[in-house]
Amino acid sequence: MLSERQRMILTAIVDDYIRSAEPVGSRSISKRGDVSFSPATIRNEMADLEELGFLEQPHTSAGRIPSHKGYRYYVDHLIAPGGVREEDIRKIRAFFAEKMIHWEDVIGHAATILSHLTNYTSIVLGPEMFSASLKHFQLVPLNDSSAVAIIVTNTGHVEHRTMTIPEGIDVGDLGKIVGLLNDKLVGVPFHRVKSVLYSEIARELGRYMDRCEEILSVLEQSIEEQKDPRVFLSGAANMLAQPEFKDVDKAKLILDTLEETGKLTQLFPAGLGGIQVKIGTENAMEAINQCSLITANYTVDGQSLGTIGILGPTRMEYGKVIGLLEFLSRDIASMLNRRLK
Amino acid sequence: MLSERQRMILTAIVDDYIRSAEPVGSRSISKRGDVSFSPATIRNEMADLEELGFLEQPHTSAGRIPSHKGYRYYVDHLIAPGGVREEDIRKIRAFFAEKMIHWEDVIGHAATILSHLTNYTSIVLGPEMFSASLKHFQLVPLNDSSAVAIIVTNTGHVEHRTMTIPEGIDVGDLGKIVGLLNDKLVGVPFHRVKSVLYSEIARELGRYMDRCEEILSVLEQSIEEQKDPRVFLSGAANMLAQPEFKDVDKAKLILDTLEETGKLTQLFPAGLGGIQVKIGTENAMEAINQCSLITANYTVDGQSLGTIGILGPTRMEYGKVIGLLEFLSRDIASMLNRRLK
DNA sequence: CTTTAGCACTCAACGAGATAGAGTGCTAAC
DNA sequence: GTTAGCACTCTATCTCGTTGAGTGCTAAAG
Repeated sequence: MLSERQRMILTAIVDDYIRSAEPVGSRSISKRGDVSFSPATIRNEMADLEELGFLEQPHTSAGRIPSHKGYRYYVDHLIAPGGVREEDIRKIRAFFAEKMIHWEDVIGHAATILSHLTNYTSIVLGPEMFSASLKHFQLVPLNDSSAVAIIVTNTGHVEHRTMTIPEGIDVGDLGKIVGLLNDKLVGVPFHRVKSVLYSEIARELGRYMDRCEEILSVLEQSIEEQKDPRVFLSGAANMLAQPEFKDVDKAKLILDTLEETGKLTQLFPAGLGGIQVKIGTENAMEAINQCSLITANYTVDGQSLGTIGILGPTRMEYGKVIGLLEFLSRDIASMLNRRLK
Repeated sequence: MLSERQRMILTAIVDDYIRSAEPVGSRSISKRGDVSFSPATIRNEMADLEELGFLEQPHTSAGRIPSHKGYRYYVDHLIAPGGVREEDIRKIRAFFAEKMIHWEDVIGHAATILSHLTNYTSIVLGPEMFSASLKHFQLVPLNDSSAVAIIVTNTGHVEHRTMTIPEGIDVGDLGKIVGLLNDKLVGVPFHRVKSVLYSEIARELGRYMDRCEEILSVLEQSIEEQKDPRVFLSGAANMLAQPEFKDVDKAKLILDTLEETGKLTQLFPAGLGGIQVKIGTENAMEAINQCSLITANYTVDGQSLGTIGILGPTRMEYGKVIGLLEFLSRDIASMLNRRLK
């Protein structure tokens, strides 16, 4: 579709614009070593590329900037595979060498290091726990009327909440119920817990059933809650360093959006593996239509657990970020894997 | 020290400046109903107030703005007690009506509602757990080599971490050790756990001791970790709405600082009860020398648990914020109290 | 037919005055 | 003690010419 020369010129323009954030003129491209044509020739090609929709002109007498279509073509066809700098690898290793106590630490650290290395904003979704299974369920009474319910998964994740102990149940009954729940539910994957709860267990509990509802519903809710993955955000303030957001109002729009972490999950394409790049208006939320989001899944045993992502301006260092995400997603996976051994 | 009229004028200037963010002139004050003197008279008083250090002039032909000293005097002597608007109370009640599962939810919700109601940034420190006591300790084995250690406090807080099971200890031994730890430690306040661990328990464990170190140190670390209270931040982007931070670089400085939540604790004055107001350079961190921080402790049974705070520009609605913090700190306290019943 | 030099043209960005207006301090009258 | 009047100061804003980067077109060169 595009001639070799056009591809070279488009690459040069996108690269230059990513570096400088300023419209790129024919002369400055001609002066680069890699495209040895006169400015006039390049101007002609640029006019063609603009007609094809790959470039845009802010105003008549300015240089060109890539359009969304231009970025898309750049990402799909022109980008260099992009390795990770030795130095960055060392920083990552060093950062992850700190001892980490929960998986939350691993994911949180990943978000931090990502934003530091890229100077963009990182958004990381915690592991999808829905495919995990129940390892242990327990009630720890705090006093006469309340207790802490604790759920441990086979992945070492712990979920807990405080509940009120139903009237008319003594400690012995409580123990029996908990014992029964453990007998029946340990090893059962979360997505099946609910049905087991209402078929087998409801029958066994029999006359206790009405008074146990509180307990069962606590268990049910805890599991339900795991559906929404936890969101880790880091480097939101990095947005302010981008010249495109030097206008505070634009910046505020984005930062306000980022603060509602709950809504960020909808930005992430579900179920697709590998690296995903969403450019500008391809993103689901209007507030970040001036941004690009690059995401990568981290997987353990071929099963996708969660997603790490980088949000930056459409004028983003795609090559570098993609390389970094590829590297880090593998690293996180192996780190989480080691913890579950 | 100041005449009644000077106090009135200072109040008017601070109030006006808080509303408008623009230097206040003599004429605009004269036009207000509450100070019925001519602009000339007010100008004379303003000159005096400037000489005394309560006001500043950005340049010769501009109005006056309050100095740090002016704000300080305003906060200490001029401010109205400041109730909470009916509407805000209703919003708070509505917001807290949602069911909240962990204390983290309560505190997190408090941070959110605070930033929404004030349009400033809220910083909330989670309950100080160091004075809590141990309620329950447990190990849940995940597989042959690793287990989850779970610690429950008498306040319903749950702390957990994954650990490696030491070689050469079988399940039975593990059970005995955990049993012993529970016998000896349940009810012991955290700040005494360490000494009990190394006096009584070390003796009892005797020959097991060397192989238990892993377990003991996990317990110790978990308790140690509670020293640093968790930090909840909300509405950081609200800073961008303030005219004093329309310059992106200034804004970035502050937001970068806020992102390092760990360091924020040092902003909070330790141990002082009631409402604290830190104006401008009174704050410990240089990055927020243009900001004021208002904090309030929330207490249960007279014991300070944690702190809620609002960070805004020095030109901040002190009266409103102080009222709100007073109200909300009591509300949080009672809410947490009810949960522990 | 492709490439390039040359040239007139366009348009944002920048800086220099000029102007307006808000606010002051001082003086003299009330 | 208070206030009207007035000259003065200083910023913010506007206009307007200038500058310079970059373009598109044409015609010559390869």
